[in-house]
Order: sequence, then C-alpha cells, then structure tokens
Amino acid sequence: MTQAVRHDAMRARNLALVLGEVSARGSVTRAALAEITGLAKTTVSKLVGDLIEAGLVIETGVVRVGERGRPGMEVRVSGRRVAAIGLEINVDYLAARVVDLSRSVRIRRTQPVDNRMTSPGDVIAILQDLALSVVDEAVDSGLRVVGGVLAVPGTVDLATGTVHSAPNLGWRDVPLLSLLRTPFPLRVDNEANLAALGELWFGAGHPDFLHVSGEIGVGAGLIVRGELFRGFHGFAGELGHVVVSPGGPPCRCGGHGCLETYAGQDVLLAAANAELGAGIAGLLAELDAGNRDALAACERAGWALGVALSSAVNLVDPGTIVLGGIYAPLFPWIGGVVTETLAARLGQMREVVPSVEVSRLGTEAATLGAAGQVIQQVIADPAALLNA
Amino acid sequence: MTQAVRHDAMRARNLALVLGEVSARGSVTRAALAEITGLAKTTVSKLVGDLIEAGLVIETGVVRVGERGRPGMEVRVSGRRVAAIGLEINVDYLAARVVDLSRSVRIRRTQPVDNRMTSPGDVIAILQDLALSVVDEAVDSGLRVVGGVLAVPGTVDLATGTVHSAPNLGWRDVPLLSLLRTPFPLRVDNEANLAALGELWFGAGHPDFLHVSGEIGVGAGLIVRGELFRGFHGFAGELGHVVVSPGGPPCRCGGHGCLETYAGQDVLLAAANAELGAGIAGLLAELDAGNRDALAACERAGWALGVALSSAVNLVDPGTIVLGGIYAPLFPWIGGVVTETLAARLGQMREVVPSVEVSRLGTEAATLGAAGQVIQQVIADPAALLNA
DNA sequence: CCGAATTAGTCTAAGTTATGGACTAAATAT
DNA sequence: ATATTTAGTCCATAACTTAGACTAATTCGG
Repeated sequence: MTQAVRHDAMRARNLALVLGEVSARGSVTRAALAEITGLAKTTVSKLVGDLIEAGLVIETGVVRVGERGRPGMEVRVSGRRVAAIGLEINVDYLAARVVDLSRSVRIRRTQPVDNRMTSPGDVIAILQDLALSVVDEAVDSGLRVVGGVLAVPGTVDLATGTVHSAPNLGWRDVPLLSLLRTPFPLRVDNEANLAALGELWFGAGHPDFLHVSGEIGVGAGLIVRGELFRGFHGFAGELGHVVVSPGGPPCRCGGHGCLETYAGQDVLLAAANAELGAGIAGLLAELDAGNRDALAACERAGWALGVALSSAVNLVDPGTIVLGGIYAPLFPWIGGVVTETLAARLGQMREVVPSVEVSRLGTEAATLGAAGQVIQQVIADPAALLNA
Repeated sequence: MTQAVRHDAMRARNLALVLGEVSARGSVTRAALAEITGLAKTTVSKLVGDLIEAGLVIETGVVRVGERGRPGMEVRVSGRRVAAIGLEINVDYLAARVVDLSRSVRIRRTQPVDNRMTSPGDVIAILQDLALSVVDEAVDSGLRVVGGVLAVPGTVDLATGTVHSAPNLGWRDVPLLSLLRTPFPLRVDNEANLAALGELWFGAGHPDFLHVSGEIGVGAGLIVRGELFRGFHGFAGELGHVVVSPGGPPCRCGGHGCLETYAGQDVLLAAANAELGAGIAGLLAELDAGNRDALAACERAGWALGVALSSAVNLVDPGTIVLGGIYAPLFPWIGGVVTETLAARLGQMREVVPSVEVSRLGTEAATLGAAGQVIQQVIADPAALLNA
C-alpha cells in the first residue's frame, strides 16, 4: 500500500519531482521548473536551494531563455559529489564501473578471471579487492560512493542477495551478499535485468522495450514506461526457455526445443564448428570468412529468436526489441531473419510490429545498469540521501 | 512523471490511504486505522469524518477490540450511495452488472443477442437501452452510478474507446464510445483484461496471477501486485497466439501452430465432433458420455495450453495460473494435463511451479471486472469524487 | 543613453494540513 | 467505588506551499 503523506513526505516528493525534471532535461532555470512542475516559484527556489546545498545540483550559468527580461540561472545535476558503483561477475571476467549522479561513467575496470575454474569464495575475494580499489580511486577524485549493485548471470533472491542458481558459473545457493564486505550498501541482481536497465539509462533512450541478453543462456529484461518488469518471484524474462518447438532438442531445463537450444552461445559455436575456446570472436571470424555452417547456424538462431520473440510480443507487447549481448555483434547476420520471422507471425494481427534494434552498449550494459539503478534511486528520492 | 504534491494532494492521498484500508479490512475502528496507517488519531478522525459525510463509509457499531478500555466504533465501506456499472458485448449476449462501493453485486442482467448476425449499430442501440434501464433500477434503490466500463472481446484503443478488431464479432474499427450515450462516464476495455480484474476483485483473492480467458479466441490478463499489466500499446496477454509448434496448423493471425489452433473453442468443438451450434454445453455432454474424440481433443488442448503457459511462465513469472472462460467447465478434463505439461517443462528450472486453478466466476468475470474497475478507481482516489 | 517593459528570482505574510498532548468518554479489573 | 485502559475529540503548534509584493537583470523604443 501507499504510505501516509505528511509534510516531510510532501517535501520529499516535490524534491524528487524537481530533481527528476532537472535530470531529464539536462539544464533548466528555476522559472522553467516552476512552469513544468506547476509548483510556485518560491517553492522551486527553496527546493533547488536544498539540492544545491546537498551537492546534487549545481548552477551552470546565466542563459537567456526568452527574447527579453532577466536571464535565468540554469541548474543541472552535479556529477561532482555523488556516485554509484556497478559490479559484475560474469563467466570470464569481473567488472566494475563508477557512474556519477549526472550519469557520466567515471571509472571503467575489467579484470579477466575464469570464474568457472575458480571457487565462489576466491571470486568473491577478488571482486571485493576490485571494488575497494575502485572506490578508493573514486574517493580520491572527490566522489562519495553512495551505493552499488552487483550483476550476476543467474537467478537471484533480491531480498537476501543470494544467488539461487547461476548455471554458467556452476553456482547454486551462494549467499553472495553476506560474503561481501563493502563500504557502501550493496544489492545483488540478475544480469539480464540490469542490462535492460543499462540500455534504458545509457543506451537507446526510449522507455519501452524488451532487451534480449544473448550469452551462454538467453535472458531478457522488459522495460515498460521506464520501469523494469520483474514478475512475481522476480524471475520474469527467461526468454531462453520460451518454446520454439516442443519436439526440439532437449534443454538443461528439462523441456525440449527451448530457444536456448537453438540460439544459445555454445549451441551457435558448436553448430558453426567454431572453436568453443575462441568464443564469439571465433564465430565472427568464421562468418566473415563465409563459413556456410556458421551462416546456417545464425540463420537458424535468428529464426528461433523470431519465433520466441513472437510469443513474447503477443504476451507482453513491448514497444521495441533491443538485441544485446552476443546478438549485438551478430546482428548483421541475424537481424534480418528475426525481423522477417516476427513480421510473418505477427503481421496480420498488429498494425505495428515492434522494430528490432541493436544494443549500443555491448557487454557494458549490465554494469552500467547496476550503477545506474543506484543513481536512479537517488534521483527518485533525494530526500533519503539528504536526511541520512 | 509524478505530480506536484500540495496540501490538497496530501489530503487526497491520505484519504485514499484510509479508505483503502477500510476497504481491504472490511471493518476497522479509527484507532486501528491510526495504528495501521501511521497517521495521528486526530488526522484519521478527520479523514473518516469526511468519508462518512460523503457517504463512502458508514459506522457499523461499537466493537470491543482489546480486553479493556472504551470499545471502538467500527466503520466500513458503504454500499448505499455509490455504484458502478459493468457492461459486456459478447458473441451471443449482452450483459450488465451493477456493483456498489462495498463490491456487492446489486443488479445482474443478461440479454441473449446473436451479435454476429446483428449490425454494430443495432447492437449498440440494444446495449444503450439495457444500460439505461439498469441505471434507472439502480437509481430507484438509492444508488448513484458514478461510472462504467464496457467489455469487448477484441483489441481496444483505450484513449478513444474504439474497437480496433474484434474477430469473433466481425467488427473492425468501430468507434464504440462515441456511438454510446450514457448518463455516466464510460470507458471501453478488452474482455480478457477485465475478466482478470474481475477475478482479482471478486474471485480468487490473491493479487498475482495469470488469468486465462478461453473463448473462441484465447486471451489472458496478467495481474501483478494487484495491477493489470497492459504492455506498451495495451495489447499484452494475447496468449492465443503464443507459439505451441511453429509447424502446426495455420492460424488466422498469419502464423502457424498458435495456441488458438489447438485450444480455441471452435477447434475443440470441431475436433470433438460436437455440434458447433450447441456450444460448450454440447462438448461437455460428449465428454460426460465418454466420447473418445472429445476426450482426445481436450487432452491435446490441455497439452498445448501447458506448452504455451510454460512460455508465459518463463516470460512473465506469474504467481499462479487461473483458468477461466470455457476452460472453467472443462477443467476436470484439461487441468491435469496442463499441470503435468507445465511441470515437465519447468520443473528443473524453478523450485515452485505456479499452481493451476479454476476461475470461480465463469462468464461473469468480465462484467464484474468492468464495474469493479470504476469502484477501484473511487477507492484509489476518493477525493476526486468528493471535489466533483 | 534612458525609461518602459519583461522576465527571473527572493522575501514575507497567509493558508492548509498533520501532529502531539491534554482532554473526555466508555469500558474492564480490583 | 476507584484505578486502569483504550477510543475518540479538541486545540495550539509545526511544516509545508502559495500568492503577491518586491528586487534584479535584461531588451526595446525613442
């Protein structure tokens, strides 16, 4: 249920409203903010004053808005004080990103580690060192890291920060959060979800799409009106196990003919006769060289993706579809088939078939989404930070 | 974005908070409300006073809560003043229901009309007469009908109230809302969505489920945390066109092997060699008589439903699955297969496979959901009604 | 070059709502 | 019969937002 609204909550909401508009518009004058929000000039001035004092917003300079009259003083979100950290454990690397409140990426750090060969305990130790060193660097440049999120390729219990199952890492029931000691509040979340959020805040721009994360598994994150759809238990978006053909190849989930058995990374590499060790780069080389098996594998994967996505479109009606992860570099070979398959299965029903686009972020999406989530939280409720 | 919060908005939200708790708990004392909401006793008293004055809430009587002390005066939502109307156009009938603010169904009216044989104009005329007569009856018993929603089996543009496409009625681009003259504000919405909402407010009780409406087409409404998920264009929940087998029978949507080609009403009847004219009753008779074709058709439909639902569960992660429409009476013959198919495809991945339940409402779900939506709106923002 | 017009931002008195604590009311326990 | 406990009201106060007066900084017209 909603909470009781007292004077302080009223103020908190208006503070968030103002900061949200400043963040969305880049820079605005107080007068414009009053116009936009419907709040009185006085109120806006006071709220902006508080935000400036807290270091969340800075005055950028005088700008003439209309033809005549006193020019306004524009303000924008300050990137000097508050920052957030995004962490990621993936199959073959650990990564950290620091993003400031204005959504500029301040620090990028990626560290190759074969996490399938390493015990969870060791991975966690390395990750903790990485996080601490990155935070030190951030603090040195005057930033205050107010929080962080850790992206993991698997299902996560958000409340406890426990990894329920991460098949690609070979992890089961690892209480990640309680094993990590960080000098900032940390949460753990699913990599596909965070990648979708990353795309939302740092990529495409539109606030309605289904973001597909092709990795060894295939995940998806659905963004509706700028918000992530999680489902009841938080496991929504398991596109990899949507049915493509019920009599198809057996899948590790127990079913048959899931999308993953057609379009997962390992399957693609195997079907293309590319070296598994070379990863996606090897496949790309084969494709460039015109390897028929590789081309056929992509064709098949694209068709399967189209079939699965047609089910997804019918069920959740996304605005557009963004292909990320390994599908981003493979887009030239699969984009066309996906679009055609989708159109063939949806064209009669819908006036508009969602367009299929490429992600602009590549592998960085999840870490950026992770850090972005903390930033978003500050912008959505700055009062929580001021009063803390 | 959120709106500016002024004193009146603060009051409006607290009013909604109090009324919401009263509605959710049946009857409560002011003291308990203060405890629950966190508002001061004084504030609760004033808010409840306003709600009583507006006729939205009434005092029911003195009740002893604790062991000692002055007994509290309980209040509950009043069903005496405010009511809403739910209307439905379906293939072979028109229906109207009047529901009061306490969610009691006050008037039920169903009128058989073969809407496939009747022009939209004539259908609308009959519906308007029905609506007016029902509202008259409601007014006679002291109710004030504050709004209504009309359920239609097809895709609807919510903003304009235009039926985009209703294949079972044979309608295309009918501007329903602008053709209807009603003495209350009216909206038009999709039947499957409203049926899900009906189940939410008048049926199962839990606030997280996927409600499947089996009719000639197969639709679904997803309820998450008590809210309907609509998707970007408002067309989410088209379960009928989720892929069961990509090489399956051709579907009117242009695709192949959609769920509808296995589990739609007409397909079921045809496969069971039941008379199409007799409708679902005919099929039920055949099943009771042990007709092998009919049993096999149900087996096949249940399997297909299970396959499609496994995709749905992977994508949207519903709390439970509720089977409504024709699947409610057919549940004894399909429920088992659906559950088994679902378990076989999901068991390895998830600890908990959503349970498959029957709808308690049958054909009434959509009209109740329609009226309920208006009631819900009043409870979510009573201030809008007070100030109007 | 100066005054009128225009727009931005601040200051102040007033309005609305919630609150805390004192108060009254109505019951049980001793 | 009195103390204790709980429900609900009353009233002075506090925390916001607001409207409108005011000051500041600019352009326009003569």
